[in-house]
Amino acid sequence: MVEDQAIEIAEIFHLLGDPTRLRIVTCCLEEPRNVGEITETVGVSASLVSHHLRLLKATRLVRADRCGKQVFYVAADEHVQKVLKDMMDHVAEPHREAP
Amino acid sequence: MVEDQAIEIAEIFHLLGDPTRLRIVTCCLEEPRNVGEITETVGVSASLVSHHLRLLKATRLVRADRCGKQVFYVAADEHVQKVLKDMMDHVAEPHREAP
DNA sequence: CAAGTGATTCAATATTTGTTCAATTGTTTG
DNA sequence: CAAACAATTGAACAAATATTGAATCACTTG
Repeated sequence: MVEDQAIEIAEIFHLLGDPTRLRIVTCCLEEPRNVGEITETVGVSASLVSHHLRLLKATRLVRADRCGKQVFYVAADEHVQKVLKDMMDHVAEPHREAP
Repeated sequence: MVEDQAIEIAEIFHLLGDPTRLRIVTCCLEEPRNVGEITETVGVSASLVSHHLRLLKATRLVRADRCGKQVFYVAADEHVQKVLKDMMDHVAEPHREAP
């Protein structure tokens, strides 16, 4: 892996590495959700959600679509879903103890 | 996804979300590497490598094996490899422009 | 056992980052 | 156009974090 790749990939991991942000992403993983819905589901202020969404959008982890007064966000592509699934598998894996 | 899961998964993402740490992990992804090799490959101080390895080990992303004076580290399981691969696919994906 | 190597730990620092609250922008509708 | 609602932005702050350099620990071997 080259240097630039590492930085770019680390940047994405870093974004998913915050619980609030991760919950925001998973919230709009299946279908587009507006900020109000996300706010309610995740349980934090709209301001905070907006801050995080800006970062997520800048790294193309989510895409935004305005629809009247509301803005709908959705996870960018299926890679994000796969990454999350793999990670859940990893967490589910029983831990090997030291001999 | 439940709250606890989100926190645990975010914790792992967070670890992979630092360029130095990500390079350390990828360095010992295929085969065990001792700290000297990692230090040289990644290009940072042994102290810093050690600090990061401690975190990676604590979250079971890598495992340690002492062999004489040296300590060898290797990525914990194949999930880590899959996660990294998916993420590289995501990065490789051509970006969809706004219409 | 003393010296030398590899790795870890400790303390300290500079930077990053998540969060909050107030103010502002964009959009619909009375 | 003004009021109401949805979302974004900016400034400011506390907490977390990456990095450094020196000191220490673990192990081998002369």
